[in-house]
Amino acid sequence: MPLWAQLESALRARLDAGEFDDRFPTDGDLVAEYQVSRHTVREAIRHLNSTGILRRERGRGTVVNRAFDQPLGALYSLFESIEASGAVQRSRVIALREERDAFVAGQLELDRDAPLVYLERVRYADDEPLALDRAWLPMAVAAPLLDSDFEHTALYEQLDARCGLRPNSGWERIAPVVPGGRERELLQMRVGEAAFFLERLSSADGHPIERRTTTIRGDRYRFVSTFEAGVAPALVASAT
Amino acid sequence: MPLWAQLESALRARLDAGEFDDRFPTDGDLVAEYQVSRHTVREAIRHLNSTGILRRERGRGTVVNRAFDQPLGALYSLFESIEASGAVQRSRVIALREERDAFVAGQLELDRDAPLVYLERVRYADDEPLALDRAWLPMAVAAPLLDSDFEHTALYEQLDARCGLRPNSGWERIAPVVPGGRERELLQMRVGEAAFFLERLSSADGHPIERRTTTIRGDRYRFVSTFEAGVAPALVASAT
DNA sequence: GATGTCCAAATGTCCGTATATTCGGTTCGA
DNA sequence: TCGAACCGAATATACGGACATTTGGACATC
Repeated sequence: MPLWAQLESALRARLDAGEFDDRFPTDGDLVAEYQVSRHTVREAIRHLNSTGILRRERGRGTVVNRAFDQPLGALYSLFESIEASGAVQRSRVIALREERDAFVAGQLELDRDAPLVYLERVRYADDEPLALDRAWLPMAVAAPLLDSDFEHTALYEQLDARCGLRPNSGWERIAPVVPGGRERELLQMRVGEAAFFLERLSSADGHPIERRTTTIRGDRYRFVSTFEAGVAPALVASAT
Repeated sequence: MPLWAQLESALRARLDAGEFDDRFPTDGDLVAEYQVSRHTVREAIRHLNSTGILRRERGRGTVVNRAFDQPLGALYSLFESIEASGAVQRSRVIALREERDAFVAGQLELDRDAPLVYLERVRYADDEPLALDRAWLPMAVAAPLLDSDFEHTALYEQLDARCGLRPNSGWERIAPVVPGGRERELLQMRVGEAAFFLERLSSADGHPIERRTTTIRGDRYRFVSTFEAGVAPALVASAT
């Protein structure tokens, strides 16, 4: 294991323990403490930096990014874009309970009858329904969430605060659907109207911790991607 | 401007000119050529690397990622993923003619009554309809395409060969729809089934040259995005 | 012909040092 | 009291050199 990688995991451990909440050591401090060159320190911090845990500011120092360990991907960008548009976001909790589901358990790499925390919400932007959100998490790690108030706080916020988990990788899949029955009603959509169906499996440190499906009204939101030679295209949600 | 940034843009320019198609210089070569330290070279390459243009392999060297130079975006990745899956692709030309359309002309930054080349195709994968593809291009630059055989060649191929144009930037927008009437029939979809509606405007050197809409069957294809902290999420099409 | 060994090339890792730039606070003068 | 100038701290940029590790090919051996 390279020196910088050892240093990275050492710092990560201390970060997780909350050691540097007020102030992160400077390059020089770490050189002195770990007896390595500044170059090595910077290589370790560069990695911590790229994962979004740290933010370096020239002339000020290195600060810990507690709040902005951002849930990633198109779903996150959707809610972010609504936030940016100035619309007021609100959630209504439809269900928050224990559940068992063989398929979901499989995706979360659990036994098929393992207990799960199930959270179902309708999300509103400016009092208009925007999305129906269903999330399943392993009861083994997410049990504390059963007491949470998800009308006023975000899932990932609670997941971090109560369970100490921060998703940092995963995948999403987007399909077109025509919602029916209860789903269509909750979203106040017209019969035969199309919507996005977004599936997501997010993991923390390689272990899946959340299976989520989100049905998003298609009349108000789009996924946009700009592309340019030499730059990887990025998928971003936008309001129409 | 930092030295490494200058080096980065210099290398980028040479890459765009296609200079390193066969082999990218080694660290040592660049040190010798630009008279900077290896540290600076690596800083520049690190950035080129993070945008996905280059890939370094220990013991082998630095190689160019030409894939990113192709017509980009989700639409391209769709047909590429079908290709990769081994399915046989085929196109049936429904229409290839001159047309006028005020809205499209506006998007292409032309006069509202400017003549356009209009191409409409149904695309098949293994003899099953996959997508309905409509493209508009300015007659002023794309007139030679009216003689092309689009059953057996790709649009961008002809555009390059006959008009000398290669799209290198643009945007795409994805929405869910329920195709009706003729569209549904051509795609052999059931009534009330959902599909993707993909709009695209692509440009060459900043000038829009192609407006395209593609209706993609939703039952067979999905858009997938994997995400990881510190890495830009990439949108990729995949067959179900 | 298959296998093993060695070597050169290329990138990865690591150290030490020096200067530049930026930020925040302090000091000083009008 | 306010603004400008200054200063220390911290990161950014840049150079130099050295050794480690991996890859792929050349070569020899069985």
